[in-house]
Amino acid sequence: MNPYFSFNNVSGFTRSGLLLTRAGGVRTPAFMPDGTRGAVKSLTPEQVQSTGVPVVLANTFHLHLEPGEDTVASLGGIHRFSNQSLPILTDSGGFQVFSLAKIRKISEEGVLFNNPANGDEAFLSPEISMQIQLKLGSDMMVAFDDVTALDDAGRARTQEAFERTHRWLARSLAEFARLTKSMQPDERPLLFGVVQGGLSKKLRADSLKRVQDLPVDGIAIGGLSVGESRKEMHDMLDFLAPLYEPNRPRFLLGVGDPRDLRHAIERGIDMLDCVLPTRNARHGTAWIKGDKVIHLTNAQFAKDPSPIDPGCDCTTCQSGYSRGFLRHQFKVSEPLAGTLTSIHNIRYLQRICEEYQK
RNA sequence: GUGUCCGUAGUUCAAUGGUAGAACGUCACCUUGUGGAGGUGAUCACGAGGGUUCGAUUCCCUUCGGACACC
Repeated sequence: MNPYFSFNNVSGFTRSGLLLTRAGGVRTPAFMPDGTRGAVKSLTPEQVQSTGVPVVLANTFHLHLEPGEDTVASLGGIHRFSNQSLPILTDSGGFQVFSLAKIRKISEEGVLFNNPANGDEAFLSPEISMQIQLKLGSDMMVAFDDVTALDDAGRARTQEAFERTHRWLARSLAEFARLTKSMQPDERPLLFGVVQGGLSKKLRADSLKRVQDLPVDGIAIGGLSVGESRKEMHDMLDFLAPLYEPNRPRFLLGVGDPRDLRHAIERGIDMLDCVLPTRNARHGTAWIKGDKVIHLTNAQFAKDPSPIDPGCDCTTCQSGYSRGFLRHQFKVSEPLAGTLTSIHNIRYLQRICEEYQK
């Protein structure tokens, strides 16, 4: 039994559950939009909530660099700071160090890198990441991992990153325990450990076992959707599906294409986050019925009076915004276009999740 | 009315006696633990007519259009 997570088996590996966090319950499967800097780009908290998503992400890396966790804490913590009452999950910063920053040096202690905004030297480690996330006021935290790309250079480092991720997980867990030891069970945040191992089934199975052997609250699958093919990612999800122990939620990091979302949920994944619905929205691409994509900037929509997706119940489609209007707003670079399309895309993924909730 | 200069892509500009490039725009595509970022590909032009020449966007003439100066 897990006091924080209960679930029903739906069919095959698919399951539908309820995760209890100190900020409220989370129905799963759950898609969680990324609110990197404390806000889902271009959306108010109310607009985010209108999509029905149960959790919003925030980012350790970004909030640490600007405005800093002390500032967030002094403004009442992440919920009050961002005016968001939904449960908030913070990423560890591990992925951003790898994807955004110029890494100066990866050592056993941590990662030395340059702040991409101003070049300042900065340093993150498992302990520091835990401290930042707790200080931000996160409801669900992620252990600081060592991520590699799945291009040729990255694959050469898979084994090393795998080893280090587990050593860092032990340190994350120890620091987390130290920081939360005086908290009651219902007032402490939850901690997810990260599985790595690239595209090696042997390493993945080993990594999963090591993470599951530790008293983490949830299992995060990292290091996918980082440059490998769709088939490679799906094969790995297929491989992992029968290997999870049942009682903890499984969080697939960084996946948000509708096809991948379905594939993952049908392989036992409970939670996912991704920038795709919002980033794509800001660039004019929207999902419509059948997991198809339309480019709202296309000339063919200039005089199209229909909503993005006639069958959609999102506030954008229901309010009567036409494809023609949205195309115009995109062409003249009005942020409103990205806002309205983000609401639609997030709702699209949420509806997929709801299909599986029993 | 006279003189000078100028007409090249949708726009602003290049280059050249051997059929023309850029930027921006336009059109299409890519984006998976967010850089409101970035990238890829494509489309589009020598104002019109005549002459010289093997060959003219380039030189000459006419014409149309524009700018400036003079009157």
